[in-house]
Amino acid sequence: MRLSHQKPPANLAKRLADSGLRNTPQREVVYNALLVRRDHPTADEVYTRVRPEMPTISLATVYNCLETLVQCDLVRQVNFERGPSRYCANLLPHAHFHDEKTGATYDIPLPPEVLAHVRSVLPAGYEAKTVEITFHGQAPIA
Amino acid sequence: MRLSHQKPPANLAKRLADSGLRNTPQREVVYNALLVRRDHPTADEVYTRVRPEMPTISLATVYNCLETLVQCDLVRQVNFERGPSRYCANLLPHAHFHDEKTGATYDIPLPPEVLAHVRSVLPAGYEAKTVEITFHGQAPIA
DNA sequence: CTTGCTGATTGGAATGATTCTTATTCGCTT
DNA sequence: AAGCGAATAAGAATCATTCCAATCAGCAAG
Repeated sequence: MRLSHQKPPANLAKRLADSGLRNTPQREVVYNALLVRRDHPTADEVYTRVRPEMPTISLATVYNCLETLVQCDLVRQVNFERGPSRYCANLLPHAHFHDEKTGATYDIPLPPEVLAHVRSVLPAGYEAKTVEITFHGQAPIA
Repeated sequence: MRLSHQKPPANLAKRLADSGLRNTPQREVVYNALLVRRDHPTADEVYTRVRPEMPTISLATVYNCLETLVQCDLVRQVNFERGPSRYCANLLPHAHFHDEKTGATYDIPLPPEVLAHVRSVLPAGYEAKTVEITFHGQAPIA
């Protein structure tokens, strides 16, 4: 199977349909880019990765597609400080580790009981839809 | 005691000196603004709060002062999504709760054992200098 | 008291990611 | 095949923030 011509998972078409949105080649290509290389690329990086395959796509469309994917819950948007947004196709609960030296981002799986423990700090009445956990420091060299 | 003329805590002068930096009226006024109203203002909000007292201060200086305070560990910089940075004079370990409806931000104290539990998810070799925990949802109406 | 030095402040220009706008094109239903 | 609303493209506009160059303030040495 050639990775560069992977079929987009049925996932995408289904999720779009569920949200009353159309499936388009642009959305497929953008989504695929996130599935193939899971290094938390920026919109601009997605743009340059996708252009060889679809040279007419515009940066604005990449932004639009990414936003759509985020709204369909197929992709997570990740922000560090005020840097450009990064995008992540890992849907399992996870924290992010941001290496301050290299700028690389690593997913750290979050066991449900840790998530529960963190939520337990919320006083009564606070309804959290999402929890975001980010580490900043130095990742192992290996 | 009139709050608007509070003396800046000896804290500031000391921390600045420790970092080899000068204490200036601008830095005092900016720091004080963060101490007096702890609602996580943006740089721009600090600017407008401080101008009545010091009409000649510039926005660039507010940014500079805030950055200095962050580097002296007197102030925490807080970012939500890609919105403007917010600043926080609460130095105790705490998470942030971001109300999606009102945009307000609340500090949630973090017991040390929760922090330890969260850090425990890190695989060997990951050295986290800081952990950031942010909740998004709806805060109590009261 | 003046001169010089260094860091701080100003005001305005520049930057950079993102969003907006408008016209065009596409995909789907009839 | 026609028409509708949604999606795309290209470029302009926005907005927070940073950069830059010129001035200023505080202190030390002469």
